[in-house]
Amino acid sequence: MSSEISLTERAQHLLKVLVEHHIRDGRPVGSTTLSRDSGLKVSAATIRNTMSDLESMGLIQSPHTSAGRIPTQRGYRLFVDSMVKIQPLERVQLNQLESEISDREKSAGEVLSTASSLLSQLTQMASVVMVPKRGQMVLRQLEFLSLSEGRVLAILVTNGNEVQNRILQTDRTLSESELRQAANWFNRTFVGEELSVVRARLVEELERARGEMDGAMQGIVRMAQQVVTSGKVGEDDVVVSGRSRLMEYGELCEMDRLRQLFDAFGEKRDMIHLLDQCMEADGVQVFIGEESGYSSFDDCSVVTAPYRHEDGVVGVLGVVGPTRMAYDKVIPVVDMTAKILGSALNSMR
Amino acid sequence: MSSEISLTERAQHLLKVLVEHHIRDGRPVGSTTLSRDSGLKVSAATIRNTMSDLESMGLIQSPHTSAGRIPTQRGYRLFVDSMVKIQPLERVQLNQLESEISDREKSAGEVLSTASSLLSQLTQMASVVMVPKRGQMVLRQLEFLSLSEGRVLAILVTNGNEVQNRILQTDRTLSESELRQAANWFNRTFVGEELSVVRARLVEELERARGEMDGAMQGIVRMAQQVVTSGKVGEDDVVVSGRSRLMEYGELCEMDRLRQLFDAFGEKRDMIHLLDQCMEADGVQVFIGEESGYSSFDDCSVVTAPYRHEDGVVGVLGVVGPTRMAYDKVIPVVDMTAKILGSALNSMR
DNA sequence: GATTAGCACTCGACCGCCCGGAGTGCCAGT
DNA sequence: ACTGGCACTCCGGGCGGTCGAGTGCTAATC
Repeated sequence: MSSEISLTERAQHLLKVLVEHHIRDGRPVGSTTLSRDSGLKVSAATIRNTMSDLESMGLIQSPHTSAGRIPTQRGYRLFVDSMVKIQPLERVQLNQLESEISDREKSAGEVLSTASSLLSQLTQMASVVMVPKRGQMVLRQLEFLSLSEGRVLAILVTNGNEVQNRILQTDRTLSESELRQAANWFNRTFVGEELSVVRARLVEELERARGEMDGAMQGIVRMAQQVVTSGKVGEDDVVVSGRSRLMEYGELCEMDRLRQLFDAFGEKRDMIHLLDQCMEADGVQVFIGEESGYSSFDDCSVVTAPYRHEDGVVGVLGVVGPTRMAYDKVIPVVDMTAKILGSALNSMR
Repeated sequence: MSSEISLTERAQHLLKVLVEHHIRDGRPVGSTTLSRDSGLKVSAATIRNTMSDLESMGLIQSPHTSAGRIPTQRGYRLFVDSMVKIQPLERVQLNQLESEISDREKSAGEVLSTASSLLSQLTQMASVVMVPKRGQMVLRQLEFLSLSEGRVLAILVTNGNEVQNRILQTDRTLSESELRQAANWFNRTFVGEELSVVRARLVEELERARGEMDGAMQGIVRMAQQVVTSGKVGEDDVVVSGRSRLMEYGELCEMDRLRQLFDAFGEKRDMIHLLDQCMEADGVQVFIGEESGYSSFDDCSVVTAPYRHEDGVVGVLGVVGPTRMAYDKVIPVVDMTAKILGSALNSMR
C-alpha cells in the first residue's frame, strides 16, 4: 500500500533531524531551522524542495499553510523503524531497575507494581504492567480458616509467593477438623498443578463424587471449586501507574481528550486487549497514534514489551505517552524493565 | 474576629438562595436573578442594597465590577452551618450502599475499597477512605511456608478477615517441622492479641530468651518480630477513588491546579494528616476552601466523617470536590456511608 | 425609614480589523 | 542541481467598538 520505494540520503537525514527537533520542542519545524541544524551545507530553499517531497510521501505535514512541518504518523513510523538511535540506558537507571525489581523480599505482586511505578518514573509517562493470567499459576498450598456462621476463609498460595484469599459461604458450619481434612485432601491431590488444570480436574472429581463418594466429600469438592473459580483467580489484571503525569504534556491538554484517556485506563478492557496483541511479539513494540486501534490513544503512542519466564511469555508491560515522545530513551527503558522483570520472576519460581 | 452579630431575615434568605443558585449553575448571581427567584416581593434595587450589606460582611463578593456576586468562603461556611437543608438519601442509593458494603463475602479490605468507589460514584467526586491503623488489628492466625534458599513466606490472618503476607530472609534454611513448631508457638502465645501488644511482648520475650532459652527459640522470636514489624503492618493507609472525576469541574480546570490536586492525592501525607484531625469529630465535618490548611485544596471542599466500631472510632472517610458542590446531597451520602461501613466492619469482627 | 425607579457608569465577552512574523511555493538565474 | 528573490498565506496579538449584564447612587415615593 505504501510508496516508500526510495528516499534519498538527504531526505532521510532531514526527516530524522526534523522528527528529533519536533520531539524536543514540540513546535512545527521550518526550512530555515532545518538548514541551520541539519549540518547540511545547503540553503533553506533546497530544503524546502526536499520537504515538499517528504510531504507528498505523507511523511510530514504542515498544520496550516505557512507553519513549519510536523511528522505524520507514517513519519514517526519510519523514524522509529529505521532511524531512531537507541540511547544506552543510563547507569543509574539500570541500577535502580535492577535493585528495586530484583528484591528478594518482594512477592510477585509487589515486584509487578514496583516495575510499573519505576517505568512511569523513568519515562515520565503513564505505565501499564499486565499481570500474568492467574490461570497459569501453580498451586503451592491451600489453607482453610473458620469464620463465624458458616463462613470460611480460604487462603491460596501460588508460585510467585502470591497469596490470595477469599471468603466462602458454606451451607453448614464446618468444624476445624473437617476443614483441616478438606485442606489436606486438596493439597495432597493438587499441589504442583496449574490452577487451570485444578479447575478441570475438580469437575471430573465432582462427577465421580456424585456416584461413589459420600456427601461430605461432595461438599469439599464444591468448596474447592468455589476457591479456584473465585473472582480474581483466573482473570487478567493490569497495574497502572503515573496516569497523572500525562497532564504535563501540552498537546494532550484538552480536557475532554485527557478525560477520555483516563477513562481508557479505568476501563482496562481496551487496554488488556491491546496488550494481549503484544504477547507474541519478540521484543519492544511501538504503536504510534491510531495504530493501536483505540481512538482514546489517537494522539498517543504506546511502547510495549513482553516479559518472559524460562518457560515462555508471561505478560506484557508498556508505557503510554504523547506521540511526540523521546523514543530513543523510552524504548530501552521499556526493553530493560521487561528483561529484568522476567528474570526476577524467574528466580522466585 | 467575625461580625455576624445579626443578619436580617431577608439577608439570610437571600444568602441562602444566592448560594443555592450559584451551586446550581456556577455563574455569579445578579440582583435581578435574585429578585426573580427568591420569592420575595421586592425589587432588584432593594436586593442590591442587601447584597451590598452581605458583601461588607464578607459573605459574598463580586469577581469584578458589574458581575453578579458569588459566595466567599465565609459565605459558604455560614450556608453549610445554618441554612443548608440536608436532603434525605435516595432509596436507590441507600440500597446500593447497604448491599454492596455489607456483603458478607468481602474481606475488610474489599469492603473499604467498595465504600470508596461507591462514595465517589454517588457524589461524582473524588473519595478517600482511611484504613484503620493496622496496629489495632487482632491476630487470628499465623502460618509459615518455606520457600527456596532461606526464604520464608509468612501469612498473617487478622480480624476483618484480612490476610497479609510477607517474605522473610532467614540466616539458615529451616525445615518444615521447625516452621510448624514456630508457628504453633506463636499462635499458642499470641492469638487474640492486638498486633501492637504482640510487638511489645515480643521484645520482652527476646530479652528473656537471651538468658534462658536455646538458640533455636531466639531465632523463632526474631522471625516473629520481622513479621509484625514489617512494612505494611502498623501503617496508616488510604484508598482513593475517582480522582479523575475532578476533571469534570470547570472551575478546577487550570492544568497546574489540577495537577497539584492529583499530586496531593499521590503524596497521601497531607491527606492523612487532614483526615487524622477528623477522627475525634462526632459526625460529618466540612472543610471549605482554605480551611483545610492545605493549599492544594484551595478551591475545594472536603467532606469527612469518621466511622466507628462498637469499641470506638476506627477510621475516617470523605470526599473531595469543588467548593461549589451540592452539600445538601453530599453530606448525607458521606454520613450514611460512614455508618454503614462501620456496622459492616462490626459484623465481621 | 424603607422601598423603588431611573440613570450613569464599569467591565467582560465578542467581533472585526490590521499588522508583523514566520514560513511556504514558485521562478528565474547561476 | 542549487540558490536568491519575491509574492502569498496564515496565525497570533493588539486595538477599538459595541453589547449586555450588573452595579451604586440619588431622588422620588409609599
